Amino acid sequence: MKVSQKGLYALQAMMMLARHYSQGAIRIRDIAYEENLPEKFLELILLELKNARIVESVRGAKGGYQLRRAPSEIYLSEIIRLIDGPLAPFGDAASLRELIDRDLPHRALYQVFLEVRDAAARILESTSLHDIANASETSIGKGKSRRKKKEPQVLPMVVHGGKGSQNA
Amino acid sequence: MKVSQKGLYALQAMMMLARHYSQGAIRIRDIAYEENLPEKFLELILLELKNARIVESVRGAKGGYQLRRAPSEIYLSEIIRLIDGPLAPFGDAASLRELIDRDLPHRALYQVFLEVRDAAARILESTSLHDIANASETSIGKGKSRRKKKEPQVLPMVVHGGKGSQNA
DNA sequence: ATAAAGCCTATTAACTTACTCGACTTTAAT
DNA sequence: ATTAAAGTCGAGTAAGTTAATAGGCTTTAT
Repeated sequence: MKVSQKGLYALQAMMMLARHYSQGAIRIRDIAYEENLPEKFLELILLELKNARIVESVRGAKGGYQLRRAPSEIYLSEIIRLIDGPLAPFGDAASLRELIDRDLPHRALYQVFLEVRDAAARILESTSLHDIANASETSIGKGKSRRKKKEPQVLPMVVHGGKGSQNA
Repeated sequence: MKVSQKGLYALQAMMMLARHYSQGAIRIRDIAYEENLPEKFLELILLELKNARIVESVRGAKGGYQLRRAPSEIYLSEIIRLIDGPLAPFGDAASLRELIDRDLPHRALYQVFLEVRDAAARILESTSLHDIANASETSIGKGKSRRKKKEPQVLPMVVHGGKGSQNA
């Protein structure tokens, strides 16, 4: 799996939108400026993210982009898969499983590839924008806990961003 | 991290040489034939592997290629790093650590990248050609045990590579 | 000598990457 | 209704990478 420059831009833009979540639509220009990204290129990236229904746009004057879901509900895996393709180091999970079944001489190699992809998927499918959007946060990936999936939003009220309290 | 077609060819060729280990030098043509690889392209790949001292060549008539170390001493990480570069999904481990230190707004993202690279490294640095060379072997990555590092080559004789024996 | 090998440099077509350009459409504000 | 501020979208492009191929050179067993 490879994250391209474009993929990095996408992740940065999404982190920015996560930081400004519930501040309404943010202009491309402002995202580009704050994250130091090439504006026209970013435009294409946001379009892709919009078509994938991860962000939404507001057109016309006072328009811009915003996340369609809470930052805690958007996983890095989604963004990376969209922009850079499958997480496997070669092919994708499905084709690897095929090869494991059909290409007997090399099945052990493909199994290793699948293990690597599973390891990456475990990390990227359990890390959300919320987890990484504010650097000051609870250390991340250092000490102890970490790794949860959803935290079924116990609050009955809106609060719109039931962040995600990990701290067993 | 991405394994290219070239990288896959390299791994296949190395698996083939592992299967024929201690049968002396094998001609490029025979490797290409047995593994169904483009011969001239394979030649380039083997040259790189030779310059990296993973294989050695015997020139002239009756020449060919052979592994320079036992298959159990050659890890997939070496081959992949040589042909396809660092295991990290973006940049390499060193530059990621730099970014984690210096790019505060994005450090959590780079930390995730580093986690992914560490996970890949754990797998690829502990899987040797011996582990995958013979498909019929002890299942690999399925059931239970797996993951060992060296198997200290019980023979008291040379063993040629006194690297560093860990085996608590 | 000669044939069988690997060595090595160059070339290439196709593709990918990281962009930019500019015309078009939608919408808020006047 | 006009205008200016936005996103939309199709094209284009320079540079780089990938997956090869070609062919002459060198080494070595016989």
